[in-house]
Amino acid sequence: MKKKEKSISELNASISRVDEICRSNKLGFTDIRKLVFEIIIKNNKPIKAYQILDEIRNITNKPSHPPTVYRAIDFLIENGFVHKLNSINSFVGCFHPKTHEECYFLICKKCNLYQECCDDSLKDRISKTAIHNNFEISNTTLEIEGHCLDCSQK
Amino acid sequence: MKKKEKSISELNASISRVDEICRSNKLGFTDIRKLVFEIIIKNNKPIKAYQILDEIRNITNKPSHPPTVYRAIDFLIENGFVHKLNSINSFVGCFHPKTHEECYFLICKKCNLYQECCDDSLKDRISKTAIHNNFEISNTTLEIEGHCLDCSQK
DNA sequence: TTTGCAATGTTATAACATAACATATATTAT
DNA sequence: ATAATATATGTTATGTTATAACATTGCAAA
Repeated sequence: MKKKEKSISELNASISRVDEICRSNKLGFTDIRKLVFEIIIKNNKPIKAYQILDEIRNITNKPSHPPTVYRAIDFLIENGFVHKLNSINSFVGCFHPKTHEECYFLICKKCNLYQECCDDSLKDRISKTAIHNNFEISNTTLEIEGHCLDCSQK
Repeated sequence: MKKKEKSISELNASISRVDEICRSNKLGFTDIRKLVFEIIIKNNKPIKAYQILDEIRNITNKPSHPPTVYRAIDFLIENGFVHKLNSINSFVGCFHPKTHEECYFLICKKCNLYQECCDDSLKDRISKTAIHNNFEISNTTLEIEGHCLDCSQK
């Protein structure tokens, strides 16, 4: 699990990467979108929309409203920079955007840390299941909740 | 996909099965819980909590409130008679309660029908992924959205 | 028969998310 | 440069999903 906070350089690298992808794809990585992305990836744990909103208000000292956050989140999700964890209504940053479509997660219920677990073998198995059922996948939600090593030892 | 509505006898069988399980496990399968279960399994498609509430009001002609529905749903989920689809905030009946812990789903975005797809091979693959990450699973959400055969041919 | 417990009723509100429309900012075509 | 267009944001209001908290009921064990 991601026990340590991301280092400043890791965070900056992640932001630069997204910045780059946006530039080359002519996507507007605006101030708000960047701010929301930063808040999400700096948080280290899944973060909720209204927590993001609070942070924005704290940081900017200006009135800010839910649609601002949700619009930014929509943009970030559409472009694969952020994922939503449906089982806990929370959002997490993606540290390898555009390298795969689907993202699978392990979420520790105790410490709230999460980990991406996007094995090809898992992806293949899911594909096979879909094919076997004549089903055409558009998106997959795989969220495994439980306890990480540290928390299950306690 | 479950194209056809369940027959009356299938539904009755499902209700009897749950009734039986409750009896042998000393669980109170009360009128409300039974009603909510029936509404869910008769619906054929994933159903939302407030839709269930509306149905209850129609059927009973009495005032009824959200906690009534959510409590019944909680009971049904706890005992594996119903599953929640986190990706669409909806509930579906389980047609083989107690035969497995986890349940995976294919959900058609067009016709809204769903199918359970609880392959052992998929389960194994998920287990292996967890083990590989030193992770102890308590529950898994696997919801595959897309289009079923019929809908992708249109 | 009262005490305890599980279930339900009821009110209120918390938590999550979007519709709709106004305004501003950037881009493009003229 | 300027109008026209598209994109993004601000703002108000409201829709949707879910739970807290406490009162009441009904049944079962002591």
